[in-house]
Amino acid sequence: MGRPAKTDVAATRNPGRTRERILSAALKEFAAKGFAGARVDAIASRADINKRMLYHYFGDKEGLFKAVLRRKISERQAWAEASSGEPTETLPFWFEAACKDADWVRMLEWEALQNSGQKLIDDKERRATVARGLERIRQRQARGQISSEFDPRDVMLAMRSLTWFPVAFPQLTEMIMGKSVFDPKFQRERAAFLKKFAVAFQPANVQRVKIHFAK
Amino acid sequence: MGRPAKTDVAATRNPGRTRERILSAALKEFAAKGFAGARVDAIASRADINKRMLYHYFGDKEGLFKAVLRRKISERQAWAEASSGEPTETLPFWFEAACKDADWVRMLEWEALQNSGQKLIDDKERRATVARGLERIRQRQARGQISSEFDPRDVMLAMRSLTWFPVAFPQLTEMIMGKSVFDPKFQRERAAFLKKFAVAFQPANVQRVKIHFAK
DNA sequence: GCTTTAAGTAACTTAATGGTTACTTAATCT
DNA sequence: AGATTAAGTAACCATTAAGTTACTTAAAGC
Repeated sequence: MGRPAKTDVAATRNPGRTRERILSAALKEFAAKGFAGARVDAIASRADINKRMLYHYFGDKEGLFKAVLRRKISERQAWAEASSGEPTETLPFWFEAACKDADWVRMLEWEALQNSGQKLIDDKERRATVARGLERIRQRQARGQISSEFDPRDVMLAMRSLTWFPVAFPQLTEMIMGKSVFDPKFQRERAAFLKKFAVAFQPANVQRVKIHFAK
Repeated sequence: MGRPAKTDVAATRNPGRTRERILSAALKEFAAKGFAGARVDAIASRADINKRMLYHYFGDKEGLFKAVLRRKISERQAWAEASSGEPTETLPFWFEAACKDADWVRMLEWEALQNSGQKLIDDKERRATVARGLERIRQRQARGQISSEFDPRDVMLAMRSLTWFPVAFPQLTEMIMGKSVFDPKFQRERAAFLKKFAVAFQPANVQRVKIHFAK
């Protein structure tokens, strides 16, 4: 029961590079097809590595999926801190970020659909990031940039909704807007709308000033 | 190559009922697991019909998926017409509708993730429904219920975003709000927020009146 | 330099799963 | 009433795809 096993091994080895190749190929495959739809063989050939290595590094398909998510999460985490200021700035900013990294939105969408109430990957870290985000909103409320009429959590959810929905539902967006989400023209126009609409989050007196300026 | 085929056929036949059972079982399975994740055998046993019937009526798995979507679309279509009036009423209304029919939101979410720019199922009818929705928004703008500052399409997309996002991303919602999307308490509170927030869509003078009343 | 460890390869196995074959029988049509 | 059609059943099959086995060889440790 011996196997042939005469090999044309790649001249040099490079565990780091192999791991990296697998992860980035897996992100593409999972973002495109989801967990159930993704094919391990497709990931392997996309990464141009032997399928066996994938099991070597990540145990199984699910382990790989989790690793991909985890990596993206930590990547985004650092990124998330980089925003502050007026809603008229942050809304377009987050919208553009979602457009640029649609794979990230899609990964969370797959997560949303797959997961039925179990514990999430990196739950703790993610909650901590959310908590820091809420804190920043509170600060902006204190500074008068955001209305104190609203619960910070409501504000965060509303902002996420407005900025991510078009990327999460590109087919509905295209139907409503008549343009692809990835059309630069749509992105510019939507950013402009969000900038205008963002006054909804500001305190009433600031709103009135803005409205008077505008007229 | 004969098969045994001694059968315990159900006493009565009922094509309509069988079709219906398959469709409703398939909706549950597809909404829960998506196209790739759904199992034809699971649908058959859930519907308590022979798997063969599923192929008899719908050709193949994809045909069944399309049939399920199509059915839900026409169901929702009629429903969609039933809304009009102030944004302070429609936003909570649509949010509650999304919560009640999470399967529908999930189906569109699966569609969003699967579909990469190909033609959609029932594309024409859906666009027509969107067009009618936009027309209703224009009417409300004319009546002064919605600000004419905004493009109706921007308004529709923003409203969809605000009302559907929590159902589409329950895990993020739970992280931000600390409550499950399906917790009645969350639903009440969110409806209240949306009602308050809806003034953002109203004309500036109406907003000012509301703000003065509130204070 | 020699041993051990870990990266790498190719072929293989096995369970799951979409779809089919071959048949039976209730309902419908003429 | 007899023929035809369509609903229904059970067993089967082919393929796909996750995961393994059995091996090779480059690099790290001593």
